[in-house]
Amino acid sequence: MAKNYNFIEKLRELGLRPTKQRIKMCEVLFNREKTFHFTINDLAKMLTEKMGEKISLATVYNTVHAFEKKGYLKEISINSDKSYFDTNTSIHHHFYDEDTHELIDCNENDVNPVIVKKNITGKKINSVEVLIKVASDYQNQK
Amino acid sequence: MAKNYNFIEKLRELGLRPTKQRIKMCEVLFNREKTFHFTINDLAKMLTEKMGEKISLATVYNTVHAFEKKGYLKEISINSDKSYFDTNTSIHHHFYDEDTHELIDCNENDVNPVIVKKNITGKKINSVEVLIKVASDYQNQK
DNA sequence: AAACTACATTATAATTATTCTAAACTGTTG
DNA sequence: CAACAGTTTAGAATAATTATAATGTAGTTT
Repeated sequence: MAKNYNFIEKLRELGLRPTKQRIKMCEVLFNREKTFHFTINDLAKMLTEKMGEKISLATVYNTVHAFEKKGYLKEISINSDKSYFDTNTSIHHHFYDEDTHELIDCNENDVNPVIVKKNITGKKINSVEVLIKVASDYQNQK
Repeated sequence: MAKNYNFIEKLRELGLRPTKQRIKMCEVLFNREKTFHFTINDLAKMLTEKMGEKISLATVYNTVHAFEKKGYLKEISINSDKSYFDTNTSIHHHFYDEDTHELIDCNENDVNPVIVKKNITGKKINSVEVLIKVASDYQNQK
């Protein structure tokens, strides 16, 4: 979504009613320079703060999934008890800090392009994602 | 773990008492030619069948995590409501079939080696995993 | 082999993330 | 502004996983 305040228009274009919850979510998610990684809980907390009133968790789930379906958010494959989402929907890879449970984008040039030479017959490749798990040097045991 | 029936010895070497539940788990998991992908539930079901008596879910969780800590199982990074494990603990990548929710190993040569050129400072790379999500050609929308 | 001890297993309760439900609410259209 | 369809909401329901506390068992000591 664009770097402006016309989220009402944007939402309409997506066929989503511009409710105040959704507009606030757009502001929090898409009014940024850098890409943003979050869990539903992170986001719900931020929203409740920024709005000064509580937003229902169910709404956050609904809206995040709506944005995902429309292609404005991407879910990231990590094996965690929670789901992580990313405002950067382009193809890119991630570092996952096992100490802090933080996600960090790989820069384009940090990882050479991944070449898949052979695919499963009859299937189409939807995505190719690299996850690089890192941790402090002096904490070797998981 | 090796392709033999000496799981009692193996377990002792790991510092794990060879209980009948653990021995059965070894037989189910490690008496295979091909690598094996599973969720806790899959495994619990198989075990209950093979043993003719019920095995507690808690035991399956405990033991799977014990094996993982010892390096005989690997958890695979997929964002799913369940955790997937793999008896192949070497570095290798996966296809994930979004239709069937099945995991399939990549062969060594199916994917070119992933080169990480720049890492986060102060951190050590623990793993680099590629996940290739595939689906039927005629079912494009997730 | 009886007794002891530390670790394992178990059923069940607790916890956590996520989805469902049904009622109340609110954009939108006419 | 009335009516409708889509939204939000609190709370219930579900599902995966972890914690608990009692009972059981492997391994060691006697």
